[in-house]
This record gives sequence, structure tokens and C-alpha cells, in this order.
Amino acid sequence: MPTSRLDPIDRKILAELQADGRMTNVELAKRVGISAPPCLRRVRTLEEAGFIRGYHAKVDSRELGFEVQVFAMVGLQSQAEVDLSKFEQRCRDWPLVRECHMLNGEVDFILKCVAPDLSTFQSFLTEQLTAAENVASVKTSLVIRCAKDEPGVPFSVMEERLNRTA
Amino acid sequence: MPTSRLDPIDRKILAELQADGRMTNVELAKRVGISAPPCLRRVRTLEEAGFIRGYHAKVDSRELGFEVQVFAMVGLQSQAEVDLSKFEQRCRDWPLVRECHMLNGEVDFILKCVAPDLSTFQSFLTEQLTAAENVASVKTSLVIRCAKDEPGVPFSVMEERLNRTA
DNA sequence: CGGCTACGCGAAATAATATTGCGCACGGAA
DNA sequence: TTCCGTGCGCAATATTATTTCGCGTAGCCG
Repeated sequence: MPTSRLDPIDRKILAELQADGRMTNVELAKRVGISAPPCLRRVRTLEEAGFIRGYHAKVDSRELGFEVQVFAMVGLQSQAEVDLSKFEQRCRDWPLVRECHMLNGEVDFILKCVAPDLSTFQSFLTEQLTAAENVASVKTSLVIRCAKDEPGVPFSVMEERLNRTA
Repeated sequence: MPTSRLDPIDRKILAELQADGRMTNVELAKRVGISAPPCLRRVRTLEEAGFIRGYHAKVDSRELGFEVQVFAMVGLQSQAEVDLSKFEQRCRDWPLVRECHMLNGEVDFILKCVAPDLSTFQSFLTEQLTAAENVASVKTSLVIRCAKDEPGVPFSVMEERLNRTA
């Protein structure tokens, strides 16, 4: 990572790959306005520098039989770092928990969970999550429908911001 | 879609592509145990049938200068379908809002927002979100840190479930 | 001002991969 | 048994990825 700062071409690459992670390198090169070899080099550099954390196919949960999505707000009894870490590790071990974010405010964590059906989730909720050590309170909300689910960051906002300071 | 049901090979394909969306087709074919051409045919079929909704590079928000992630709980004044749809459309138009889920319970929507800094988010919050038509209440929580962020669904759970009924 | 170095680009060559066309085998229905 | 429909693998071709190489430019010292 020579210059940690990204130039406009790097940002364009990231934006394109965020929108379509399976784009071929030649197509990507065409879109960002350079030839294929330097484009590939940039992509590799961005991957190694950690700007790109991976590539994933987005699968349709409901189509696959995962009918239930739930947000769970969790409060802990102890917020000591050791206990926070323990709870986070437990979340990593639960496959139904897809995301675990520590929050400020009255609630300590928000969890995004996915399950095949309500009974599977209920079992998890009562037998695992609520029953877990140090868990003081759990409030769950079922997702009725999803109006927007965009991955990553809004590059449009980033460009606006850079133009302002430039 | 001849048989809407997926066979074990299809599920393996989905699991592999969810874990690594840029895997080459020959590597994928090797892992699922068939040759490349039928593997590619299956992938195309899965894409067209909507099981695969797209491919995305996962970018590191903070590394890119998006320091702030916020969950916003939104309550509306009217829950009539027309008004719900209007609010959802507004969320789609706001680039800072990456996800918008309608919930059951006391809160109507949960929004996941990303912003370059706190002041950008505050401006959005006060001038756009809170000020929007039909919005009754907004409660926000800053993300302190993220312990887990897995995309998609847990295929391990799916396999367990299928084995149980089989 | 001249020359040195570092960096990034593009062209061409090569290796790997994607994609197409075809023939074969299996399993269900007439 | 015979006839399809479905899905596989093999082989050939088209595309793409990747490496190698030489060129031009910007920054930097002597």
C-alpha cells in the first residue's frame, strides 16, 4: 500500500465491483477507462489492502425456504469487555445469527437472524439466546417485508463529498 | 424452472457461491463434483430462477471513509398501505439508507444507514428523515463495533433440516 | 539543466477459463 | 419394449485472465 489514498479510478473500480462482483476484468477495465492488465493489478491491490473484503453471491432467502427474518435487540447484565467479547463469540457460533452489532444507547446489541420457520427461531430464541449467560433482555421484531437491501456504501455520497473539499 | 426443488448439487453451488462469488466455474464444478458445462448450466438456471439475486464485492466501509453506521427505528403516523409505500420509496431514494425493513411490533421500520461522518448523518437525520412526511418518531443507535456480518443464509441449518425430514 | 529512479500504462503472448455443440445414458410413460 | 425428456460428459472454440516486456512521465537530486 504505497499511497493509502485512492484515486478516482480505484473508486470507480470499487463502485463497479460492488454493483456487480462477477464482472469480467476486461469489462471492468473498459468501464473505468484503462486497459485490462493495470485494471487487474489495481483490483489485486485493493483486495490485499483490505478495501475489498470478499465476493458473495446474494441468494434469495425466502425462495430458499428461509421464511423468517428477525431483528433481536439484546441487553446484557455486564458490559465489561470480557463479557461483551464472550457474547460476541457466542453470536459467531450461532449460524442463525447473520449479523451482530454493538450499539450505543439502552440496547447493547442488535442481531439480524434468519430461520427456515417460526418454530425454529422460537427454539433458538428461548433455548439459546435468552438462555445464554449474561443476557438480561431480548426484544425481537419480525421482518414483515424488505423495501431496500443494498450492500456496501453509497459511492455517490463519497464523490459529492470529495468534490466539495476539492 | 422444471423442478422447483433444488437437489443437493444446487444447494452446494449456492453455498459455495455465497461464500466466494468470484470462484471460477471449473473450481466450482470440481467442488460440487460435476464437470464444468453442466455446472455452468445450473448456475445460469439458478440465476434466472431468482435464487441468485446478484454478485457483489464486499467493501470495507470504514477503510473507505464511511466511519458511521447507524440503525434507525422509525415510527409512522399512518400505517395505511399507501403511506407505507410512500415511505419505502423515500428510503430507496436516500443513498445513506442501505436497508429498509418493515417490522411488526411498536416500531414500523428499521433502517440501516451509512455515512462518512457524524455531521453528515445528523444533517440527514434532522433535515431528511425526521422531517419527512408521515414520520412520527425516530430513534437512532450508533454502531460501536461489528462482531459478525455474514451475508445470506446458513446452509448448514438447511442441510440439518432436510436430513431430519428425510 | 541533465539524468536517474520509480511508477503506471498499454501491447503482445501465453495460460486458463467460459461456452457451445453433440452424443450417450438413465428413468418414466405409453 | 420403445419413445421422450432430462442431464451428464467430452471435445472444440471463443473469451478471458495473467504474465512479460518496453515505453512515457513525474519527481528528485546532482
